[in-house]
Amino acid sequence: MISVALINDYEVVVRGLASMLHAYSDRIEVVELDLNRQVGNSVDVALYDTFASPQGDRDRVKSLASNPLVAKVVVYSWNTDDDLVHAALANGAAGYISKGVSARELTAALEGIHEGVEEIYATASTATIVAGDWPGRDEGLTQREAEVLALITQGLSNDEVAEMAHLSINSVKTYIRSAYRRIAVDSRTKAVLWGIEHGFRPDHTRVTHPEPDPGSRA
Amino acid sequence: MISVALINDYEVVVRGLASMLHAYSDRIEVVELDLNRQVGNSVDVALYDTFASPQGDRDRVKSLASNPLVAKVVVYSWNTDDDLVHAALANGAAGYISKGVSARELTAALEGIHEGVEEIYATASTATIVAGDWPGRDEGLTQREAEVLALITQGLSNDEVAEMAHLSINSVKTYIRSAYRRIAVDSRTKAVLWGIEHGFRPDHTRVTHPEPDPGSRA
DNA sequence: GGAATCTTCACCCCTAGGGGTGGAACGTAC
DNA sequence: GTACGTTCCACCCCTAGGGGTGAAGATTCC
Repeated sequence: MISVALINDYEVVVRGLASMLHAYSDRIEVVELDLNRQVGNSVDVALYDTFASPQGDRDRVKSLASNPLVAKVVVYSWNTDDDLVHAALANGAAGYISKGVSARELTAALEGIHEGVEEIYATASTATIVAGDWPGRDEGLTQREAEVLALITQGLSNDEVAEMAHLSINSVKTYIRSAYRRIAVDSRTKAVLWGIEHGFRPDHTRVTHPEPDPGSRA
Repeated sequence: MISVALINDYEVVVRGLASMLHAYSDRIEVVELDLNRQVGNSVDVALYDTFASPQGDRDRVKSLASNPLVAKVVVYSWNTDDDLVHAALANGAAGYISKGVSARELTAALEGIHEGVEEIYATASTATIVAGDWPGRDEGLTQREAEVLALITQGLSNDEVAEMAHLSINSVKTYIRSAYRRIAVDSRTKAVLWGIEHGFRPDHTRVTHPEPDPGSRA
């Protein structure tokens, strides 16, 4: 039985992961981790889901890896580029798991990593199991559509989204187009307003680029 | 002593008006009016502030005029075009007052209208008294900048803002430019996010154009 | 096997939006 | 009288964003 803390800014993502792992609750105990205070119960693994976060977020991985309450950090992401994996490991992650794996494989991988066997599960499959959860899922958004929408709801331009998600600008535009069609909006502003009303607000606003005005939170 | 209900979707605007009229509290009693329920105390005058609302909003004026709790409806606006004034009166308003008037004149006008003397106070002055309040005032936004920002925070395009505020597209762009400079943002999305965090959320989302998806609120 | 779906990307076209410049009228403060 | 701020508008320029089309690979379902 290992304890796992789920790390992501979107509550629904965390909830989706938790429910995914619930089937293996005899092997995985999902626990809370207070990142703002360095007190409390330690966890065996901090599972960091990169949804709508900078891929290869070295600061986040580093921060988690150096948190005394966290024994091991595992990155959970769609992006399995070698450089991203290596960067995460270089920054202290003990493992890197593709979102393409099943819940059973995820559980096994977490156990393996916990036991000190560094493993990287990077399957090439893209739509193996529709598990987990993400904002807008109930409204029919695919994971990628949701992620791109979440990033524009953070205020990012298409170029910034492309960079952050490691996608081509053309892919970003494609996802924007399809996402807008699904939620029946025709402008970015309306999409952002929709997002805010539908769980696309991160719990913690991460500063991924310099704030021009230190006095305001945007 | 007449009772006046202040009508606007932005709490800070209502609060600003209330404080403006406070100086005349021996003549004006500001009261609450529950528009969703047709029960409660009636008011002598419903003072409808058009900030970030469609100018000449016939439906709103009509609705207020037909509310059995409201004796008289008065429109309070920067726009004093003849056609707007006539439209408001045709829709049941008993008066139309320019925002350019002083609090004293406003009070006198409300009393005159209440007593059955239909009056339209439309002064040409544009910056007589900096009274009242509006979202973003503390952050240095002028009234017009705030109004335009409020409208884009409702999801309107520049063309729609121009139409709603009875301004030229060029004026709208000018206000957008200056507003962005003041709040230190460089994109619409960031401006909208800023607006949401700074009181630019209307209490009641008014449907000013058809919703494409009846199942969602955007 | 074919259709549907998701992910990813390319390319074309056009305008909505944002940056700039300038100007006029009015009111207020020094 | 001058300077400044607010409101309002014009015009120039350019690209960010959004609409379209097409294609390929993988997986699942009928």
